[in-house]
Amino acid sequence: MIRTRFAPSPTGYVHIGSLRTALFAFLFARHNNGKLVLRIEDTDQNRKVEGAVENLIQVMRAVGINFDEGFYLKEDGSVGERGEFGPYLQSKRLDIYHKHTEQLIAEGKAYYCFCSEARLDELRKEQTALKKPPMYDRHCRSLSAADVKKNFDEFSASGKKPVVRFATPLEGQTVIEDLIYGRIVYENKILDDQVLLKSDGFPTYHLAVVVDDHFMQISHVIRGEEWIPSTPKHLLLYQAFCWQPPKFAHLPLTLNPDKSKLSKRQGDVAVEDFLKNGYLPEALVNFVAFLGWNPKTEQEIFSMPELIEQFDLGKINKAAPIFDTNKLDWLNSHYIRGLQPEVLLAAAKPIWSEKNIAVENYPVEFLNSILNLEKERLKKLSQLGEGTGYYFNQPEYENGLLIWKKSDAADAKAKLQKLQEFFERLDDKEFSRDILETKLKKFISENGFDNGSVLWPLRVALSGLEKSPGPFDLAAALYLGHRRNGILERINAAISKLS
RNA sequence: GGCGCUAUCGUCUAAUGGUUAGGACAAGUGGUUUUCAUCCACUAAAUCGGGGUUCGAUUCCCCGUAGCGCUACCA
Repeated sequence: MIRTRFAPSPTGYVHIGSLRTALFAFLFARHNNGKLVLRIEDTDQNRKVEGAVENLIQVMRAVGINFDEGFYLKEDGSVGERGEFGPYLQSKRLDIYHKHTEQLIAEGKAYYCFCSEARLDELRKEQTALKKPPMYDRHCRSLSAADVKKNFDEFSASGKKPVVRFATPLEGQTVIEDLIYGRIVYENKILDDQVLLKSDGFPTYHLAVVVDDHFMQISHVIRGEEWIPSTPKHLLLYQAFCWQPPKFAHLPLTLNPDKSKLSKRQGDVAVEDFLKNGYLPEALVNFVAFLGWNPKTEQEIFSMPELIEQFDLGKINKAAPIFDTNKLDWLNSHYIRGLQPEVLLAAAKPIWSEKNIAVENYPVEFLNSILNLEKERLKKLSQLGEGTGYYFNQPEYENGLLIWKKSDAADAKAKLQKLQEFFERLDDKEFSRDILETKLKKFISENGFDNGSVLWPLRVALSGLEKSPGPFDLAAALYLGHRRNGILERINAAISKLS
């Protein structure tokens, strides 16, 4: 049975890098008909953020990542917990960690360390000054039973608690067989005597991750590359407990455009911000999946089911990709074009309302036809808020804009007057895009006009903009919202602007 | 400083012990077009450096360089 997990710290927003780790774990689990567990690693009490778990699950769900076990979102929107290996919150598993450190201590595989922070700092300073690797000097590793007791008494007198350190083997090697990076060998002698249990009674990541992955029966650990150097410590812990370790797959990190580790400092990395700014979940997932993974074919567009179908850990490459949103924009506009009208409309309504457009006063066909025109031109949904106002309100005309470059004001005015007659004579049934185009073109050629000298002023009269959809599209759309009069009013206003 | 990982167009990447080193995004040019967008065509753009192995290396090996990660009672 394949069981993997996503195990974030509840530190607030969801980082793009976390999304990628979660996505790869999710794809791996689904591809193999395995289970994906969501465990929360809140062993650092200083970094906890209220509501982070709820936010995390919501964001994950929005992009289509669901968890089989651990935390999930209930019908009523609150956070629930399910699964037979809980609790899935590390701060609720303290007794398990304590029990296991005690076992290690009893077996001589871990020991109490009474060294003060000041002593440790001093030690590190000395070592750095001598250009030696900063490492605990194992001062407490060989304390006699009597010394341990004496220290304990002193500590309890002042209300302090010792930490517990792992007694790392002094020789030999530890070998990682990574599913992505291959074989990596570490000399045990360079490994520090890692703290397992902190003085506040909480475990460190190293202890908690090993104990939890074991008891939650995790078969594959998929996590970021930054964990490679601690993996030998984890492997040694599995050994100390006489447990079978899971398989490891370390993912290359995602980088900023300047090649530093992807961070909040350099622009958006919060998934919720991308969502809020009009990026579609499908685009985000497609894009993030391609950061380090590639199907080895020329297919670029992938739906979640296709990703699940084709995902393969072996196709992840080892070099760290740069998070560059150029291609994300392209993917996003691709997915926007494919959006179902109802979905697009539902997304557009709040954006328009925010711009004080009374959406409910207009027929749905009108709104849909606007969206149908605009969706071809969007990189992000949020752009709907900018530059669609003219569909609803009479535009203002900038000086000279109504005049085609190869023409003059008098000509523009004359053409608009002719157009006025044209629209007055037009049958109501003829206000559809294709008929309008045929009729207008016929009108132009019968009068011996230039296309531009008629169509440019018309388009500007309808939109008030230098750049917009074409006049046939615009007239057909405006008819749905403002009828013939609306179109005539705009042409009239344009004529008076030219007078 | 120590340990580790990585290295193909600007970016995401493909490929191979022998290829004109392929695709996509972005860029540029041209075409379509009333404008913008779309669309179409085209152009420019890469194997980090040095050794070795080999008939032949971008591919395998070593060294160097660079970047990144780790080096906490953070995760």
